[in-house]
This record gives sequence, structure tokens and C-alpha cells, in this order.
Amino acid sequence: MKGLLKLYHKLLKEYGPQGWWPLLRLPARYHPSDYSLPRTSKERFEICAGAILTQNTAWKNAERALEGLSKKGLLSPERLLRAGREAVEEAIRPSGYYAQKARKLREFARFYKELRGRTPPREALLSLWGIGPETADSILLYAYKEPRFVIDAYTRRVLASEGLLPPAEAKRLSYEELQLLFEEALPRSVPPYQEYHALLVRRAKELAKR
DNA sequence: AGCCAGGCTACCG
DNA sequence: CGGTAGCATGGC
Repeated sequence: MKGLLKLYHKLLKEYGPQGWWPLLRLPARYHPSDYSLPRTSKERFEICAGAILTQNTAWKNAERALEGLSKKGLLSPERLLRAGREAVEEAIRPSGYYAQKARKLREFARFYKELRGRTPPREALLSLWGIGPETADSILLYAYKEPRFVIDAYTRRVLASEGLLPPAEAKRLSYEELQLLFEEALPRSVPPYQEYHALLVRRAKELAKR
């Protein structure tokens, strides 16, 4: 689908680089045009945790949960595992679904530790409780810099509103089918995958304002 | 005062 | 397979 590449350039021109994924230690959180992050295992884990905490949740609330974990010194796999379930739930309460997300974080933490820095296969991520396709691909793309295009609810809306697909089609196509469309339309490279996904979210938010 | 937010699981036909 | 209830808090 050729229109996909055109849309990318259009959105990039209109909004500029978005600098995803946000990190707590950066005052502005976002880091446009800096594709060197994450640089440490700590930052990598923070991205993974954020990907879980933001499931069906506004980023602002996910960020509060991350800050809650950070403030209590729980933002690491070891500390998450050592802390009690209740302490984790309490720290992440603002992000909602706190009981489920506490379990997801702790199960992911065990998995993360066993990786010892290696990049997980997508199938391994998907086999974890609480990690679906979008969360897995967000982790791979932003935390591990693997070229996997992330599809979310916004993607479908923008495709339809930009006239690239009939609304019924945008809805009917599976996650993997949509992902393939984007991955075939773009150069197989991490920065454009990161930017395009973030730009689609940006666009969808602008759209929602009216 | 509802509706929605950077989903996923479990269970249904 | 596709469709849907349940999970929960905070912003608008």
C-alpha cells in the first residue's frame, strides 16, 4: 500500500519527530530525534513496565504508576519480585486494573531477569500472561529496538479517517495483517517504525479533539 | 455525569 | 476463528 509511506511523510512534516518512548529521567520525557535510548537495562525495563501499565490507560496515569514504583524503589525486576504483591498494587493504583497489572509486572520481571540482556523472541513475550501483540511489539520496538511495527486502536481509526482503507476494512483486518501492510510499506528500520507509530497516535488525538 | 484512555484474558457460539 | 464482559483509575 503506497499511501502508507506518503502518509508517514505527511505526518512527519506536520508534527515533527515525536521522540517516543518517554522516560522519567528526561524532564520533557520525550526525546525527539534521539534514537540512542534506552542506554541501560534500567531504562529498558522502565519502557517494558510502561508498556504494561499503559494498557487501555491514558499515558498520564501510566506515568503516575511508574513514578509510584520509582519513588518506592520498585522499578526493577529484582525489587518488584521481592516486594509484596500489595506494595506493587499500591504503587501502581493510578494506572487502573492494578491487581492484573501487578501480576503482569511481576511475571514479566521474572522473565526479564532470565533474559540477562538478550532480546526475547516475540513468541516468548506472547506466551507471558498479560502480554498481547501490541505490548509485545512495543517492548520489542522501543525497549529492544527490533523492527516490529506496533498496531493499536488508533492505527485503525487514522487509516480510515485518512481514506487509506474503508472503515469496515480497517476494522476487519487482523493485527498481523495490518502490521504486514506497514512493515512492507516502510524501510525495515527502527526509527521510522517508532516515529510512524507515535505520529499515528498524535494524529488520532488531534482527530478526537473535534 | 458519563465516556474514554498508547489491551488482555477468559469464555462463549 | 470472531465477539464480548470484566478489569479500575483519573481527566475532561
